[in-house]
Amino acid sequence: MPEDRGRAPYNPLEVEPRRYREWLERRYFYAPVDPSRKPFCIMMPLPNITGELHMGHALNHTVQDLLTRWRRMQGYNGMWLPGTDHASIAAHVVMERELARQGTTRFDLGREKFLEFAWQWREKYGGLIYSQIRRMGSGCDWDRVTFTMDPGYNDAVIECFLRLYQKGYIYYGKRMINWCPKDLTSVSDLEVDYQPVQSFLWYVRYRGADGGPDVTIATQRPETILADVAVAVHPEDERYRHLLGRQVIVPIVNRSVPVIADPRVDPEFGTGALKITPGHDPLDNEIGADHGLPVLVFLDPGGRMTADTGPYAGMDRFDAREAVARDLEAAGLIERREPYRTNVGRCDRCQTVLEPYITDQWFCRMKALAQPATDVVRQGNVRFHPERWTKVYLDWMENIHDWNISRRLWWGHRIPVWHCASGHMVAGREAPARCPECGSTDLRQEEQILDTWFSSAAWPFATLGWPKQTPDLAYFYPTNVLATGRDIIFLWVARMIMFGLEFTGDIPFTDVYINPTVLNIEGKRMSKSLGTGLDPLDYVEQGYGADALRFALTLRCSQGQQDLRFGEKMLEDVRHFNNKIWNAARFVRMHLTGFAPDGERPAGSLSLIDRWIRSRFAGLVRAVTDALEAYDFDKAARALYDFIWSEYCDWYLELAKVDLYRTSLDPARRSAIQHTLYVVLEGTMRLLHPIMPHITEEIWQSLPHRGASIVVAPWPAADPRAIDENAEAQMGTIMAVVRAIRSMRADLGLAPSVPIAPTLRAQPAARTLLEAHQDYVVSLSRASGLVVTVDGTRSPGTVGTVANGVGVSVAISEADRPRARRRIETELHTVRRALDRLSRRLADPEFVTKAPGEVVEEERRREAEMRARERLLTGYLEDLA
RNA sequence: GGGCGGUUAGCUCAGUGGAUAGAGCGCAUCCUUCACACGGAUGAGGCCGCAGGUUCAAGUCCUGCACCGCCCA
Repeated sequence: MPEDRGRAPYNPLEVEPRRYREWLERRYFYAPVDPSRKPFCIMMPLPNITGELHMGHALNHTVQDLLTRWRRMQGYNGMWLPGTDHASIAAHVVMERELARQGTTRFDLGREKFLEFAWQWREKYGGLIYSQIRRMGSGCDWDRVTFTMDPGYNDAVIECFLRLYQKGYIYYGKRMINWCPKDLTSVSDLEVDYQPVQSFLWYVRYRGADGGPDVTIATQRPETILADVAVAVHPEDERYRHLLGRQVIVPIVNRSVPVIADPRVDPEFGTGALKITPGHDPLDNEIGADHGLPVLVFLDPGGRMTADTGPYAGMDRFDAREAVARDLEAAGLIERREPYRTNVGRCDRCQTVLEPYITDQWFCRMKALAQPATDVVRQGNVRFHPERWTKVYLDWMENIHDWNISRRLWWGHRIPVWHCASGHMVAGREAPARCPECGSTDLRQEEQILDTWFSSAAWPFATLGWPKQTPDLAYFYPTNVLATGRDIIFLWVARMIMFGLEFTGDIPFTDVYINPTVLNIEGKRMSKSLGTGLDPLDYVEQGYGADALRFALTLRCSQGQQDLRFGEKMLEDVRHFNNKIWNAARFVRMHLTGFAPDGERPAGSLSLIDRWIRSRFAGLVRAVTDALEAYDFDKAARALYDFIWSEYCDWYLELAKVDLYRTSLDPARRSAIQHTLYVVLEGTMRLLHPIMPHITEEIWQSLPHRGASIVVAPWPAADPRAIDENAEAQMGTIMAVVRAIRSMRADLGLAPSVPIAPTLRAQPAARTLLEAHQDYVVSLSRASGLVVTVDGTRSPGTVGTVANGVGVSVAISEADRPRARRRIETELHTVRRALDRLSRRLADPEFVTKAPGEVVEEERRREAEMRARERLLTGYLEDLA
């Protein structure tokens, strides 16, 4: 139980780990199949096994956790499945770096030893991210934690491959792909990171063969000249018509090659003549294939010049570029060199410049898979939030390319295909004894593994036991929400939908929530390599706590923006907020002695202030629930912040004190206040719990409660009967009057020690209200007394203002009169300006006839109100004369 | 080249076509009284990026432009 004496601020570092441990011990996050309850399931977009939690995860996990916790409180069987991805390339990068430090390579070790090393490495470091996830308060179902290379999951991935293979969707052959000369593997189009670089365009002259005309080409890569097999021009390019059918001499290698015509040549680029290098450029490769040209290759897989390149043999490709350019220059074949800005594709894992390269590769045909996955989104069976991402998804799906699914790495799912010596292939779970086609027993398994994204595409169902028809699969699938970042729409979301439909016949999830990208406060992307990455756990352990980080992120998690700028200041704000809540709870506890809640209803009858805050609370329940339904997490957080601070603390607690500190308080009245203090705070803690689980649990446990934990407490029901518009209007008047008195006091420089006894002039209904509640007004405005009188009376020597139609005036000294006059005149000026605008609008026949009746009515009402205000203010001004 | 998002107070951001455009932080003035100084009260501070248009009415809808950022080719 928290200590109610002393001034210690709320300490999340003590509370959070203790509460989280307790939740785990009580297994609140374990969700067994339970047909009596509807499931609510989220599959965590699996973080990288090599990774550490970054600010993007903190936001993404906060969203998933708050959704799961909220739905669980609503009565759903909430299940949030955690796990990690083996991340072939990223893991290779890290592990091979480690091997290099030990002075060895994976090739020295060999496949088997390397995999042993990899599993050990995974044992050692693979758990770090899980403890980080737990520290954030994430209520994952840890009994279901999955790793993509677990045996069961592995079986599912292999099953996916085999089914696609049998359907003929998978093909194998020499293809040009994006090759990383450092990681020695292909990477898919989506893993290419294009960056602008300042480079050069070399204009190189190719001499005509047999004394024919020369031609000048422009190239960014002079070294590729070594593998040129043609020069191509646009068929309608008049400049080069005379060259068609002739031969030109490729410099340095002195090879005679044809000049061909192809419509894919851009006549605007360079000279309009394009050298064709089918072995090293995707477009050239296509053109070459169509023209039946040979494919020459001058690079080895490591990006070095091959042995047959003469003086360049063994050179790195970039050194070779310089060398070739120098030699061309020496031969007098460079016409000019101009600066050129271009985009270079780099490996998004190691930042090495990628090379278009031809190797044996496995591809998956996408057209047939994409069609149903496009339909389910277009038909609204899978919905994106914010909705605008639908178009991004559909555009990509409609222009989908076949997917290069093989990687020349070892850490991952090895392709289950065996090649026989005669070149036949057989796919299966086990190594076949002999080739079914030729009977050969000389079989070797394919060396390559599957793209990591291939395995994660099966995540939503492979985690539930597929291909076995398990109870988990039947119960939780299709899942409900996939929450992720926009950079992953194609890599994951699209492929999960395609795989889900292909393998289970059903969508993997009904809703896709795309959270904003977390940027630093300057609006820059966070990156570890640039040193701009922020570690969420640093902030948590610095004393802000996980709750504060979660709330700060949620408060800015809006669907309107695609980025979220994070700064430490935000955490300070939330720390103050938490301290506020903490102290409000302490206050409530102090006044709850001798109180035992007895059902929904208080023992005594509710007074105005109780009805008011209960009505406001009913509105809050509605607002928070609606916001969560709509994925407007910022609105939910903001509604809670404003209610707790600006309504419950600033007003209700202060008003309640007026009653609680009365010398003689009717026990029934005390009980009604206690009940209100309690139910509103307790209910608010439940509403806040999904965003800030720890502090709300700590407070909830310190109050009277039913049930073992707020984690499994019911979500507050919106009670329409509690909405009390009358109470809200009446409190609006009281609050406006209090503010008016405070404002006058401050404006006129009347110190709190100067006693004032304001006079309120009001119409009968407001007069009755203010008379009945004058104690509240006196106390909250720090007045010494109050006179409530009828509208229309005069009191010379006072300064006044108007609040909700009530005239509020205070007697002032002779010396303060000029200042007081100025104050009234300023207010009168704004009133008259508003009045002017209103009467002009109401005099406009266009407005009166065309605007909706209620709008015109409202403007009339305002005009009347302004007139009354003007009259009162004029009266005050005359009283001062 | 195509698409998307943003541009509102010094900063970070809210703002269903209809009041005098809001919040938090920051700033100024005042207040240590009994939940909280990680607090309370009161203020100052805005050509709502620019230019057109639609409308009785535009921060909000349409068109164009500028700048910042992201994605695709």
